[in-house]
Amino acid sequence: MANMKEIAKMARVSLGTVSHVLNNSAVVREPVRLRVLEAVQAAGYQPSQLARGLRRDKTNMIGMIIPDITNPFFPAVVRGAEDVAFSNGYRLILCNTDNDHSKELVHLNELRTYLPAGLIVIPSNFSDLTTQAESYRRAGTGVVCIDRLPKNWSGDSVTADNEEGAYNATRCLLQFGHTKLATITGPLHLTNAKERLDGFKRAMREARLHLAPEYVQETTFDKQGGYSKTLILLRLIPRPTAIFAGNDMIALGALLAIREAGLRCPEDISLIGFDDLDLAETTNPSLSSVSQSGYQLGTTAARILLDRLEGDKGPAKHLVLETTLKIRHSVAAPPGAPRRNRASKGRRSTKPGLAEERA
Amino acid sequence: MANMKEIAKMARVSLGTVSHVLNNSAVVREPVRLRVLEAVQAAGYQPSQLARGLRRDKTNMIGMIIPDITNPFFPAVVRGAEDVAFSNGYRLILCNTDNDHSKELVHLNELRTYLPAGLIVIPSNFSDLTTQAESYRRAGTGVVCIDRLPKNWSGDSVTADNEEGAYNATRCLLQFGHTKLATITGPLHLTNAKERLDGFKRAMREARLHLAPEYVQETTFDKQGGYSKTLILLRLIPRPTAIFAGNDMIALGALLAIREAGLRCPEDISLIGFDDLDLAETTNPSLSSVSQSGYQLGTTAARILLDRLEGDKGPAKHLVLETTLKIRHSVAAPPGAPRRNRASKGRRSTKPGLAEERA
DNA sequence: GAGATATTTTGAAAGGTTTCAAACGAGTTC
DNA sequence: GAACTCGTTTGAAACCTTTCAAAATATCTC
Repeated sequence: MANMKEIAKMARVSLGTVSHVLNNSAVVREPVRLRVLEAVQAAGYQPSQLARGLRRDKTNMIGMIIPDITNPFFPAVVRGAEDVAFSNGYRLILCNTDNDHSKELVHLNELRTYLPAGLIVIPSNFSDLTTQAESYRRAGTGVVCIDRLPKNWSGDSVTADNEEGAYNATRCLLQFGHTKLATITGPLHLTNAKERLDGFKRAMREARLHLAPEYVQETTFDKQGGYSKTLILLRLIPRPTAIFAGNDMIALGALLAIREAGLRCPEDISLIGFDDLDLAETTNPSLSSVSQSGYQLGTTAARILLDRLEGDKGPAKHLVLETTLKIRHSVAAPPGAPRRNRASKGRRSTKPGLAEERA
Repeated sequence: MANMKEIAKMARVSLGTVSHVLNNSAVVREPVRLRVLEAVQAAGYQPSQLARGLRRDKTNMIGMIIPDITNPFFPAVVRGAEDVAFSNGYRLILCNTDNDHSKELVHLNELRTYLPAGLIVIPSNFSDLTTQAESYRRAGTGVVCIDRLPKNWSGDSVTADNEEGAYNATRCLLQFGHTKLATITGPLHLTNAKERLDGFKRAMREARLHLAPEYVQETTFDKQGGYSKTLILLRLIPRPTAIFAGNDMIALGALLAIREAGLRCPEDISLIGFDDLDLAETTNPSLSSVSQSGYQLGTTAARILLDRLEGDKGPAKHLVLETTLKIRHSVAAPPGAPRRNRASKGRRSTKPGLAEERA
C-alpha cells in the first residue's frame, strides 16, 4: 500500500502538505492541492487508520456491545447503528457479552486499546458499565446506553417507552373484557423488564383489579422461561384468561405451553408479547405484541454519539421512543364473555416515532 | 492510559524488555520478568492495539462482511465467527453490504487501512471479491469465503452441501407421492441458489419426472419474492402439489400466498424450505426445512482463518458442511393420494457435522 | 582468574500519520 | 531597496509499539 511519503514525492510537496490537503487542516494553493489529489487518485492511496488513530488519539471505530446478536431483537439495533455510523465514516466493532458482566468488562477494557470514537452499549445483567463509562468519558470517548440501563446510569441513553407500551397492552386486554390477568416478566433487575411490569400494574390499578403476587412470574427473556412459567400460571385457580408476556420470546414459550396444556389461544387464553419480532406475524395464532423499533433504537443511539463527537457538550440525553400496539389473532374476549368487541387485525394506537424527552 | 514507557520505568528496565516479557519474544530472567509483570498489573496496563498493529503491520481485527445482519440466517454465522475469533484474541469488525457489490468494494478498500488479520466474507451479488482478495493475500491477509462463492473463487471456502440438501428435500417430497413438483429458487447467479436447484433437478431426473421450465421460478431470497412467485405457480395447470423453496424466507412468502389463494398447506400443497430458521418451528403449519448450521459455518470459517494466521500454507480448503432435513407439518401426501406415509414430525436424515472435504 | 562463550538486556530505528513552530516567497509600504 | 506582512509550505517531533544489532552481564573452561 502506498503511504503518504510516496504521495508527497509524487506531488512534489512535503508530508505536511499532503496531510493538510487530506484533512483540510490548512489552506493549500489550488494548483498544489490538485497535484496532491491527483497523486492520491493515481496511487489509490488511503490513509492508514492505525497511524491516524495513533496520532490523533482517536479512531473512527465505534464499539458496539450487545448481549447476543443471535437474539432476534438485536440485529435490527446493530443494523441501525451501523447504517448511521457507516454513512458518517465510522465502523462498528461488534462484541457479544451473553449477558455476562465479566465478559462485558473484558470487552470494555479491550476496546479501550483501540481508542474508539465511542461506545454503544446494551448493558449485560448486573452491568458495571457506569464506572467503566466514567473512565471512557474522561478520555473523551462518548458512551450511549440503549434498551436498558445499568445501575445509576446518568449518561446518554435511548430506550423504548416500556411502561407506556405495557400499559397499553394491558389496557387492551382489559377492554376485551378480561379480569383475570397475569404477566410473565423478564429479570426484574433489568430496567426494561421492570418498567414493563410497572405499566402492567398501572393498568391493573386503574381498572381496580386486584393482582395476587402469584400472577406475576419473573423469568429470563427466553422461550424456555416463558414455557415453564406459563405452566405454573395455568395451574392457578382461578386460571388467568390473559397473559402479558415481557417479550416475544417469552410469549412464544407461553404459546407452546398453552397448546401443550390442551388449551387454545385466544379462545381460552389471550396473549400479548413485547418487541414485535418478525416471527410474531407467522406464529399460530399470530402473536399480538408491543412493537418497538430496534432499528430506530440503533440509529438514534448512533446519532447521539456522533453529535457528541462533533462537540455537543449538552447535558445527558435520555431519549424515549414510542411503542405501537399490534393486535393480531392471539387476543380475544375471555371465554364465556358476550362476544362484542372482536379482535381487529392490524395496528392501533399512536404512530411510532420519537416521543417525549425526559432530560 | 499508562504506556510501555511508564511500565519500563516502574520496573526499572528498558522498553525492549517490557515488550519481550509481554510477547515472550526473548528469554527474560525470572526476577526481571516478575518485576515487569507486577508493574503491568499495578498500572492496569494494556498495550495499544493501534501502535502494535502499526508496528507489526497487522492487527488482531477480523473484517466480517455480510449482506445484512437483519436477515435471520446471518446472525448465527456472525456469532459463530465471533466466538472463535474472540476466544483467540481477535475482534470482529462488522460490515453490511446489502448485497450491493459497490458497497462491498468500499468496505474491502476501507478495511485494508486497518491492516486486519483476516477477512470472512459472504459475497454480495456480482461480487468482485476474487480480485480484491488477491491483493489482500499478497499482503499476507487471509480471506475466507462462506455460504456462497463469487466468480472464479479459488481461495478458502466454507459452504453448506446445498446440492445434497436440496436433493434430500426433493426426494422426501417424491416419497410422499408427489409428482407435480415446483421450485422457487434464489437468484441463480448465487452459487448456493444454483446448487439447490441442481439438487432439486437431480432428484427429479432420478424419479424420471419431467420438469417444465415454468415450474422453476427464480426470485430474490425473501418473503416478497416467494409470495409473488407462488401466486404464479398456483395458476399453472396442472397446479403443483409440492413446492421446494430456495430458502425459508421464500417458503414463508409461499405459505402466505397459499393461504391467501384459499388453499391449505399441507393438504393441498406441501412445502419445504431451506436454512431451518427459528421461525420455521412456529409458523402455521410448522415449516419443513433443510437445516444448515449458520453457527458452524461461522466457527469453521474463523478456524480456517486462524490456522492460516498461524502459518498454515496448505492449498486452498473447500469445506462443505452437511445438512439435515427437518420434516414438520408443512409436508403431507398429495390430495387424493392413498394416505399411507403420514408426515412424521421431527428429524430425519443423517446427523449434522463436517462432511466431505473436496480439496 | 583470564579468556571465551552463552545469556540477558538495552537503545535506537521504524511503522504512517498529525501538528506546530519555523521557514519561505511574494507582495506591500515607506 | 529595506523592512514588514501575509498567505503557503516545510520539517521534525510525537503517538506507542516491535525488533534487531549491539552492549552488558553471567557462566563456563582451563
